[in-house]
Amino acid sequence: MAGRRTNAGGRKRKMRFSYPAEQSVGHQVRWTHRALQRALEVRIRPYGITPGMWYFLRALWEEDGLSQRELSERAGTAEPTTVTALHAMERRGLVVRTQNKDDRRKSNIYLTKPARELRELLLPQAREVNRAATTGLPAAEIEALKRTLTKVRANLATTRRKGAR
Amino acid sequence: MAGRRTNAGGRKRKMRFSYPAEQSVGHQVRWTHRALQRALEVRIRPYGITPGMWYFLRALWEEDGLSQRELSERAGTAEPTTVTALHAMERRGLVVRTQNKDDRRKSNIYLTKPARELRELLLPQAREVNRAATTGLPAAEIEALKRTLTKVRANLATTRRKGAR
DNA sequence: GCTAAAACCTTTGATAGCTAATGATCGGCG
DNA sequence: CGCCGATCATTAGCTATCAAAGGTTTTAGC
Repeated sequence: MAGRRTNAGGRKRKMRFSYPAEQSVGHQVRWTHRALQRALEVRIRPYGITPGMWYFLRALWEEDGLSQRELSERAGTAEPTTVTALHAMERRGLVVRTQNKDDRRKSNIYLTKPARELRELLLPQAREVNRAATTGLPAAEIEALKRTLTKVRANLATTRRKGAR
Repeated sequence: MAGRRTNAGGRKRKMRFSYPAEQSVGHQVRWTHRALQRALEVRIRPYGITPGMWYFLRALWEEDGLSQRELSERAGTAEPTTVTALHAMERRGLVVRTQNKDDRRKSNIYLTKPARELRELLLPQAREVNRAATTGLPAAEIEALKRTLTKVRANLATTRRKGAR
């Protein structure tokens, strides 16, 4: 596959001789993220769940009735993203949104019964993705991976607070 | 921060007692990816480059005159993504698209002079992101991280080929 | 040499995500 | 009370991404 001459008639200019940073941590993380995302997607799609809904479902399975702000924090998304995801979930009958009686700025999001029942079907899918991803890796290596990734995030969080730009 | 009662008037149902998988490899990789993506974005934005253009610039700095198919492979994006990204880059005067004389199905993408000159400004930004991300990590730990991520990707690629469904 | 398959690019239509600006409500303080 | 700043949600407008389907050109097989 792909091996043929693909550029006859177009002059190429080879500027350097190797990929200097296809080996960078950034690239590694990016590609791994895509692979994981895709693996999750194919497993939840048969249940009519999109990746965009997944993290909100996770949060609500954990604690039902959260506000949109709280959901944004737990899912790690910006608030407009949360708004549109929740609308989609409402249309699909996964959640109901109720206005908070004590503070009418807030809404509380509750799972419907079918959405609660999806938990037992979907959490195993997530576990399966992680199992597949870590097959053949000793537990120590997985722990080391998580520890290192945590350090990387901490590094980026502090440079961000200091003088990025 | 964030510690106040935020749900007065909305009944919450605590369904389980802990985050069973906020510790999963999937979550770790997802959040790290976001942090890296964001760090890169703030550094290239001042030059008028969006993250969507970045990987194509990288590929073309490496080898100019690639076809769109080749660019898709190197950037790791689907072809429609490549089409729209290149149109945006053309509008910004970063690339010109020429029809291949020997094979009229193909187009070859060439960087403009300003885009070539951006290389010396932007590559240091990418290096800086990686440097920031790995500050304080011994080289052996970084190598281990990359090795493990590579294994994870390999795992996912094979389960994909087999019976994902 | 003709036709069918493959290769390449594009369009269409959908999801996901962000920043910035707007709207609505609440709370504190004078 | 009454206003003003903070808080919560939404809208507007943009970038990024993909799968599926379509159009054109080339290649391969007979």
